[in-house]
Amino acid sequence: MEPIRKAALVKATIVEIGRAGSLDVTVSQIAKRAGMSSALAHHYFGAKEDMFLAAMRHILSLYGAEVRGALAAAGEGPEARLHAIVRASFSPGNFRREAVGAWLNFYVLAQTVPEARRLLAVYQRRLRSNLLACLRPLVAGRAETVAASLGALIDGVYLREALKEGQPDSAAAVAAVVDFVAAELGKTQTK
Amino acid sequence: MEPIRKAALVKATIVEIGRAGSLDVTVSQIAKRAGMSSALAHHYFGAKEDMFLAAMRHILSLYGAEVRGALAAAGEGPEARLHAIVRASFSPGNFRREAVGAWLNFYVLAQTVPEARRLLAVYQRRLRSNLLACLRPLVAGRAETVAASLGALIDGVYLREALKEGQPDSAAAVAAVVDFVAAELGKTQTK
DNA sequence: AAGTTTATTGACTCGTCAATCAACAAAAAG
DNA sequence: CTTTTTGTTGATTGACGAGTCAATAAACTT
Repeated sequence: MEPIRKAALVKATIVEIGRAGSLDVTVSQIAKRAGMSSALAHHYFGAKEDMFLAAMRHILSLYGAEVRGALAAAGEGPEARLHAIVRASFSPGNFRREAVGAWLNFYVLAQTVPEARRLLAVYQRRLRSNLLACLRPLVAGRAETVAASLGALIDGVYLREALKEGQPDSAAAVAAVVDFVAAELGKTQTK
Repeated sequence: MEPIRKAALVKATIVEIGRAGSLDVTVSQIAKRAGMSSALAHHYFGAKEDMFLAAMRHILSLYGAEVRGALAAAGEGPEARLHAIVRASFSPGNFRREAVGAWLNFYVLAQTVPEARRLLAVYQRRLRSNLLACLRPLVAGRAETVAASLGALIDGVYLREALKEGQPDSAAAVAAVVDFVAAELGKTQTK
C-alpha cells in the first residue's frame, strides 16, 4: 500500500498546487484528491513539507525522463540532440497548469528549504551536462560559457511563456532558443 | 498620514516577504514591522492582497527608476546603453533577499491574480522597448527577435544567480548576458 | 465650542488547518 | 485462532490569522 498511497499523494499534491497556484494548499485537499483521509497522508509523509519535496522530486524526474527519451530518439548529430533537449524542455506538458505551478513554487521553496535548493541544483547540473555534451563538438572552447547561457535562456523563456497572457506556445519557445544557438554558432541566418 | 503609513506598509511587506521567502506572512507581522497595529493596516489597505500588489508596484517602479537612471548616465552609443540596462538589471540591490523574495513570489502571484500578471506584463514590455531602442541600430531586422530572447535571458540569468548556492555574483550575470549580445552581433570573440 | 472627519487600537469573531490519537479493521505471522 | 503488524479514519487539540467593530483620541471646520 505504501508506495501506491505515496504516489497518489504526490500526484494530488502537484494537481492541488497547480489549482491553487501556490503552496497554500491544505493537507486535507491533497488527501481528498488522492482519495484518503488527511490523517493517512500524515501517516505516510511525516509533514506537509515532505510532500512538497516528494512532489518536486517527481516533477524533476519526469522532466529528466522526458529529456532522456528525447535524446534516445534523436540521432547522433550534436545539433539534432541539442534540438531534442530544447523541445523536451518546452513540451506542451510542461506548460500545463500543474507543471507551471509546481516549477514556480519550487523556485520559491528553494529560497528557504535547503533540500529544495539542492534538488534544483541537481536539475541544473544535469541540464548543463547534457548541453555541454552537444556543445563541445560545436563550439569547442566556448562550450562552458554557452551551456551556462543556454541553460539560463531555457529557464527564462519558459518563465515568460508560462506567465504571458494567452496560451503558451511551445513552438515559439523552441524557436527563440534555437535562434540563440544559431547566433552562437556564428550563423546569423535564422533558418 | 495616509501616504506615510502606506509607504511604511509597502516597505514592511517587502521585507517580510523576503524574510519568510514566501507570501506566507501575516498582516500582523507586516504591521508590527511598520510600527502600527494590524487593524490600521487593514484600514489603509482593504485586504492583504492589496498590500502585495502595492509592494509589487513598488518593486517594479524601483527597478524602472534604476534602469532609467542608468540610461541617463550612459552615453549615446547603443552598446553602452544596452550594457547599462543589463548592469541595472543585475545591480547587487536586486539580489538582496527581499528583492529576490519579492520577484519570485510575484511570479507565483501572477499565475492567479490578474492584476499581478498585468503588472508583470508592463515590466516586460518596458524592458523590451528599452532593449529594442538599443538593438535596432545594431541588428536592424532581427531586433524584435533578439530583444525577446535577451529579455528572457535576463530573467533566466537572474533566476539562476539568485537561487544558486553561495552568494550571487552581479558581475558574472552581466558577463553572461554581454556574451550573448556579442554572439548576436556576430562577433564570436568573447572580448 | 460644537461638530465632523481622520487616526488609531484592543478585543473579538469566525474560520481554518497541521498534527495527534485512540480506535477499529483487516491482513500476516506464529 | 490469537497476536502482531499494517492500513485507516473520525474526532480532537491547539494554535493562528484575516477581517470587523466599537471606542477613544486627536485634528481640522464652521
